[in-house]
Order: sequence, then structure tokens, then C-alpha cells
Amino acid sequence: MTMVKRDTYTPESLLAVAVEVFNERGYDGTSMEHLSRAAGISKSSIYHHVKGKEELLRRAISRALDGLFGILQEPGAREGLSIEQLEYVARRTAEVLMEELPYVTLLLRVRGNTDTERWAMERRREFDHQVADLLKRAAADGDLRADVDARLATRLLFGMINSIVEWYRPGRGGAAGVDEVAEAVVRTAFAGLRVTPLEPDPNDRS
Amino acid sequence: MTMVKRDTYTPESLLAVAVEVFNERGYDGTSMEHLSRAAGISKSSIYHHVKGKEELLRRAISRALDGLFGILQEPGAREGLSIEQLEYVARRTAEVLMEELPYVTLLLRVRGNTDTERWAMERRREFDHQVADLLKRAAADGDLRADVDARLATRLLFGMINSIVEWYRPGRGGAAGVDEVAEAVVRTAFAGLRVTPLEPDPNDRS
DNA sequence: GTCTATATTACGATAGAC
DNA sequence: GTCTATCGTAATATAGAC
Repeated sequence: MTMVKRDTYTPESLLAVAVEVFNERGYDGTSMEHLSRAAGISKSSIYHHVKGKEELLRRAISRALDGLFGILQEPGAREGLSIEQLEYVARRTAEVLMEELPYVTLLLRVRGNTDTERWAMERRREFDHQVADLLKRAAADGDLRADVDARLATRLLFGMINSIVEWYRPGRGGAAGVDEVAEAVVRTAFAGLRVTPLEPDPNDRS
Repeated sequence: MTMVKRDTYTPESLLAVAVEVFNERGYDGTSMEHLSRAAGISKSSIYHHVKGKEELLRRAISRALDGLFGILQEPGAREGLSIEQLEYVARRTAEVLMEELPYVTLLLRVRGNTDTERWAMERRREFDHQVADLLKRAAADGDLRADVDARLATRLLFGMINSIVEWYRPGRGGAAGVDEVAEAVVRTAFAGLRVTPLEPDPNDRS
């Protein structure tokens, strides 16, 4: 059972504050002093909850990676045609990115200066490779247009999806919601990538 | 006339070294010590050429912005149909991004912690706005699909283009060159965005 | 133009009282 | 759990010799 809201920090609630600051100032640009001011407690109090700055980064990135790898375990990513699996993974990646926005944002921005950052980059590459394999299978099925390289197409697809973190902000009244953005991404990307059935494509050479 | 290659640094040649390090470690993660090691001279020698770390950032970002705003002055961005201007700007942006890769990469990653960074972000927003206006005119002409919001489409288009900096590396033997990547980007993005003549679109509601 | 040496400040992290 | 005080290190930048 969760306890009633406390006026003191847990590692989790402190993490939420820290990740916001990390994303605003950059991880390297954020000092413990910045974190303490944002959290409203002293620097040394932070060390009571976490071992240091890098632990906050590791926890945040773990959460993002769990969300992303979880997608690959879902039925929609494992059943049906490869092209359908690929579309499913693309849509779900966009959704998870928006649902876990600050955590995934941080993951996408790490540079590789510490062990934690290098671990994050490696895990992220694993995810990318698994999606690239999915795209290759869809290409082998003949369900993707043949005039754009599969490797390049993967990069452009995920470049488009990942760029959502640069502008999407939740809870904006008039702006687009998660579903609308995810739908627009899949529609925009796949109408360009997919050869059937969205386009009759009279020039099909296969 | 340019002099023969010198064994000493100019602000320009030093800039090339610094930008590489900035992109590898992040601007905030790069110390003057890192720069001095990469350049092969001492810290204090760097201060002989530039006023400080931030001047290197400002010079690099200026170069990137000059390249981008230069596109908007080219005839292809000012003549013909709006949709053609938009395609032209998209292709040229991808090209400039690859030709000036390290400088544009740095521009796309600034966070806003210093005056220079905030200036960079503002100038970048100006560029984005001018392109967004172009896209709105193309939409008003009826040359873009109506089921994706113009603002959202701009973001996805440039998200895809900007993501090139995450993986493109020049001079790789087997990999794609500037022309091939730029062509793939335009093809992928616009086959999804454009409603004519690639798709008859039987559901057109206009 | 480049160097060594150093001033000065900021940072991550700890000690120990309450 | 939070605080003040502080340690040791690494950062930006300058002084002055060669």
C-alpha cells in the first residue's frame, strides 16, 4: 500500500525533480547545488537518499530502457506480419516516449563521459538493432519500398520518433495529445516507407 | 591568398579541433584541459587565440547558422510553388547539415545555460518559423495531405532531417554519401507528406 | 605563440550536530 | 532526514618568463 503523500523525499520523488533539471540544463551542466535548490533541500540531504549524481542518472535511464524494451515483449511486437510488428513498435515507441518523456529524453541525450552513460548508449544500441532486424524482415517480405536502404530507413524512422522529445509537452490544452501525435508519426513515416496497401504504386518493380 | 599550412594555430584551425571535442564530450562536459590535450598545446596557449571557451562555442554556432540562413536566400527557396520551395529547403538543410556536420551538430545540442546558448536557440527558432511558414503556404495551396497538422508535420520533417547528425559520418567507404542521404530524406518524408502527385488520395476532404 | 606556475572559484562528496 | 561546515579536487582564467 502506498503511504499518504509525505513532505519528505524518497529516491523516487527526488528522481522526478532531478530529471527535470537534468533535461533543462543538461546532465553535465547540472550541479548538486542546482538539484538542491530545485528540490528545496540542502546538498548533503540529497546524499542521504542517493549515493551521488550518477545514481540519479542511472535510475532515470533504467526507467526509460525498461519502457522501451518492454515494447518488444508485447504481443503486437511478436505476432503477425513483420511490417505490422514494425508499425506496432513504432507507434508504441512514440507513446512510451511521451508517457515517460523526461526519462527517455535523458536517455537520448547522454554523451558517454561516464560508465553509466556508456552503458546507456550500449543498451540503446541493442534496442535499435532489434528494431532494425524487424525492418529488415519487413523489407525481405517486400512490404517496404525498395528504393531506400533498410538501415537508412530505420534511422530516419527513429530520428523522426525520437525528435518528439524536442517539442512535445504533456497537458497542453490546445496542442496534440499522445494518441494524435503517435498516429501522425506512424502515418507520416509509413506512407513514405510502405509500398502496400497505402499506395497502389504503379512503378513497383518487384 | 591562403598561406601554407602552419604548425601553429589560428582561431579557425583551433575551432575545428574544439568543435570535435565539444561534440564528443558535450559542451559542458569539455574542460579547457580536454581542449588543450586534443589540440596538443597548453591551456594558456588557447587563451592567446580566443577569449575563452564560450567564444569557441559562439564561433561554431555562427558558422552553423550562417549555413542554414543562407539556404533561405537561395533562388530555389524563393521561386516557384511553395511545395517546391519547401522540398528545396528540406533537401538543402540536409545537405548543409552534412557539409557543416560538427558545427550544426553543436547548434542542435545547445541547452540554454549561457547567453551564447540562449542566443543560438532563439536564432534557430527563427529559422524553424520561416520554414513553418513555407509549409503553411504549401498546405494552403492544397499540396500537402490534410490529415496531419502543418505545425506537427514541420516538426516531424525537421526531426527526421536533424537526426542525421546522430549517425552520419563523412568519408565512410561503403556508407551513403551526402546526395544519397538527402535524396532518401526528401523521398521518405514527402511521399508521406505530399498528397499530389504521388498519391491520388480518394479521401481528400477539401 | 607557447610555456610553467598560480590565483580563484565551483564542484562532488563527507563529517558530525540536531 | 535535514542541516551547516568543510575537505579535496578540478574547473576557468591570468601572470609573466622565454
